[in-house]
Amino acid sequence: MSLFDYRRAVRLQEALSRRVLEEAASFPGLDPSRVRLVAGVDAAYGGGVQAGCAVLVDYASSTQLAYTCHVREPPIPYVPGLLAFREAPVYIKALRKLPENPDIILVDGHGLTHPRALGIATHIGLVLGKPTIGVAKNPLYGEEKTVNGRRLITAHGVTAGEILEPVKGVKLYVSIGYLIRLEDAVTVVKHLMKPGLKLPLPLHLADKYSKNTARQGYIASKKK
DNA sequence: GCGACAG
DNA sequence: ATCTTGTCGC
Repeated sequence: MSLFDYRRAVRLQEALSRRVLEEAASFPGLDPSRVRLVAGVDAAYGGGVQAGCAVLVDYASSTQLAYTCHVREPPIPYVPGLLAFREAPVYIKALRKLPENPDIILVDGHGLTHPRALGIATHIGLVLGKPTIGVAKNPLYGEEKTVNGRRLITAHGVTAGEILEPVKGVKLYVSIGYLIRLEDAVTVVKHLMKPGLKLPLPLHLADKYSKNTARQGYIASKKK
């Protein structure tokens, strides 16, 4: 990606974040009994290709209903802060192949806990106009503060994230993506976390499927 | 100038 | 994220 495109992408994020941060104060509360389908998206790489997968899970029973993958060449290299421009397109392609539309989407990465409040979870939420939650394995941006035993992350004047511990010694950074409140995002993620799994079920499965799919591409490109 | 930097 | 075998252990 050229320097010019980099600056253009950053300016786009800055422009969109103004709107998102205004809306954030009035993101709607969630009625857990109305949540039926949750999707998780993740990507893996191999043999020069990018494999993005989406997994559809029934929220109440935590059971897998379907999964889809889309394989393509990575559009741009990885640039910290601009992950969405590398991975959002393949996620959206995979999500459109699902047999049903999810009520909420879990994204592997950050949402508002991003330098310009426009992490990949927020980006995807804006594009699809749906509630999204960021779930990352590493911190990116924001100030951590412990309140009543909860490790909260403040970013851009918003309590935007919380650190969970799915497994002893492992941290998970949950953040507001779009159209959802932090309390609800945390409730949803906790509900989908299972004993022994480092990631909530939809992301655990998406990670597995994307790695398997990417490995096929790697093997294919290798045996020549 | 130096270090940091989701996946 | 990926490059990478076997090996230790429940």
